[in-house]
Amino acid sequence: MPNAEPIRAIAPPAAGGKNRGVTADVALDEINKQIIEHLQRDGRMSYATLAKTIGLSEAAVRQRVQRLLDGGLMQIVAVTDPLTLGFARQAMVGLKVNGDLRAIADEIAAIPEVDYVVICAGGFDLLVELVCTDDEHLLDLLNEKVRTIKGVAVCETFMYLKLAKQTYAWGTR
Amino acid sequence: MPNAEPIRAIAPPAAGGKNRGVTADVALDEINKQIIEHLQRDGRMSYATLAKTIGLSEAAVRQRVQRLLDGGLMQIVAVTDPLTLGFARQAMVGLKVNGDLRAIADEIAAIPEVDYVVICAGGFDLLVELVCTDDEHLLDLLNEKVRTIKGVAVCETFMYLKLAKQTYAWGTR
DNA sequence: ATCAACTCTGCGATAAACGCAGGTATGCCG
DNA sequence: CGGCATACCTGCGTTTATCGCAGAGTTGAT
Repeated sequence: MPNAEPIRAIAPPAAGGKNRGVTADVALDEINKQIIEHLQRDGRMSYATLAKTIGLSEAAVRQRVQRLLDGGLMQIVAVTDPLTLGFARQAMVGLKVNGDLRAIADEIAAIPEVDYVVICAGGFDLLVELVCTDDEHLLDLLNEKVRTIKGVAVCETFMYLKLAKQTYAWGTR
Repeated sequence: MPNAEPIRAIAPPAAGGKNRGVTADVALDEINKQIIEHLQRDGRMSYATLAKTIGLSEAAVRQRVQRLLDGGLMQIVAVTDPLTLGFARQAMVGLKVNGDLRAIADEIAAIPEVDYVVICAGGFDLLVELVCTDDEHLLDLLNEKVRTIKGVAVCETFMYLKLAKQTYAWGTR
């Protein structure tokens, strides 16, 4: 099992059957969008000030935020840049694969050093971001964990040199 | 100016001269690493419990967190998946460019719809993540804002189909 | 030895979070 | 239509955390 849940809304379609009370079924109304938008800028904003700016009681806002978090629709975390912190060798890996895309994506997602996996259309089927301690570690990972996965046909690595921008406040549209 | 600062540690090398008190010069000792590690899992953890688990006074932890935030070494934000939220058409764009990599990266970083820019080695010089409302928006962006930038030679787009993993708790190594 | 800079602790005043009881609106069904 | 369940909100008293500051301990330079 991966050490962190992917963010997903509503219940996953593949989960089949009734999805009452199983996982997230949180409505994304205007108020929740406003909450998310504010917390995208400051994740530690107090429920009280959040309530004031939105125009709701503190308890209501608290309940909504809790629901968004519990439902896995949003998570509030500290983000850093491992590269400039001097802790990691990062790389994006583009993969072309044969077989079940979802299954392979899940298999790769289970690797702890992988922090980002996206299934996409275009020259690559999968884009995978790796966070390693050094080049040796990266080499190990590619050689032992990634390229050995059944169905992986092409594996192209883009080593990170510098992170130029990283934002999470894209709003809610 | 971009609407969000990139995360960077210490003062940027290009800033030249004395960097006393200008921007971040926060030491990344073991205590700060512990703080970051905890906040990577729960960004709203109280200073009090943080202090208890680390073994420092509440005030000291508060001061350190504030410093990490002010120095831009860490930010605490709500993260969501725009794709499963149904709000956005996301894509990664690989660019090959001629000329000053840093300058072009900054120019692209200034586009609001761009949430991630990384300078890298390999088949692409730049990897850029775009968050759009729909295909029309994406097309507009590529056509008017990205491909028009001087020095952009190749522009390959990977449209996101599904986000399979997204983690920020890679620890501090 | 002295001083400045830095980081920690301790603590009182203030503010926020928590939990719960109760109100209101909506929708379902006999 | 009344009765009832559900979902969401408000108000408020209690508990807990945050804030700001004064002072102590360390380190390093002069």
